[in-house]
Amino acid sequence: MAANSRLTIATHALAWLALAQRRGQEVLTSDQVAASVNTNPVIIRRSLGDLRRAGLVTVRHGAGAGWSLARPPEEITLRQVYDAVAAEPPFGLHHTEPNLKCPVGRGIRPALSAVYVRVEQAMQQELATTSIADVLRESLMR
Amino acid sequence: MAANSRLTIATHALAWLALAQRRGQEVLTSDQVAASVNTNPVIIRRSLGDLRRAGLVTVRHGAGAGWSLARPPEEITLRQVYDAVAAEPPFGLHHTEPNLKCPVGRGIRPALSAVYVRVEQAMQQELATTSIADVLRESLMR
DNA sequence: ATTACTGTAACTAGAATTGTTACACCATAC
DNA sequence: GTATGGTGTAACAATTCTAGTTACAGTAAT
Repeated sequence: MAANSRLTIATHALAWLALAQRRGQEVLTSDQVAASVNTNPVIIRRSLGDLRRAGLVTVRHGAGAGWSLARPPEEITLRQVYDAVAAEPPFGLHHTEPNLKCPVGRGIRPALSAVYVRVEQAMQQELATTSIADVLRESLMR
Repeated sequence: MAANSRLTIATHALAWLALAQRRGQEVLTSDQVAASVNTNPVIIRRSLGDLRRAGLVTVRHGAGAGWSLARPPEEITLRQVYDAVAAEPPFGLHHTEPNLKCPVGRGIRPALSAVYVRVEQAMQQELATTSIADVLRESLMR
């Protein structure tokens, strides 16, 4: 059960909120979102909690509580969602420190770190080209 | 122990092979590579095995055995290494099938798949811009 | 006050990665 | 041919991550 579906879950929740909003339902409970994603409401609350901390959704407490988008779906990009859910970066360095007596072992970590930073930036740039509105539109097309 | 260091380990091994080759040592054993990476020789044999299957290194068996680069380090890119070690893709879809009665649940998987394909392509394009020779040069600079 | 839902802790289950031991197999050199 | 040194791989332990689940205190509308 170890594939990273956090970005998927969060994006699904946001798209569903966007559609509900368009249909005039201004808030959804975690139960209602969980029914579409087909998972446990706690998973949704955790995910929406990340998005709330990033300012992408708002929550209402008390009776009649629930979640809404904090801004129009056109202005929420998957890059913002990616940053909000803070999944692990795709590549990690050595678990144990390499042999510093070896010239490669000494210099490879900063060298690879620089590469990995560029790779993550490339990912983020690509994610920035797609909005929740785009995802919703593509989803409804199928 | 769950961060993905496969690309790091493989790249380190290749850079070390490249340097050894430059110094006139045409083959290295998995023990010698493991001494620089500071890990178990079996990890290195597994990693170099992946690279061998991808045609990036060659192996010699029997007495005097060991590993060599199959081509010049300038012609081995990190994209080839990434493809060879076949780590998990950065994003996964839902673990459980979404609710197909929901319009979002019905269409979101193909919509997100298309996004994730583009993201992985962006990653691969960026990885293709760096060769083992580049990594070795950067490492020796530090 | 009641009510309905959020926020979060605590725990289980499953999977992936790394590390480790062990050993069969192989090709080279003598 | 035989000894030798290293590969290839299976099997297993330890660690860590994700997802899922239950439970319950906190909170704000009505």
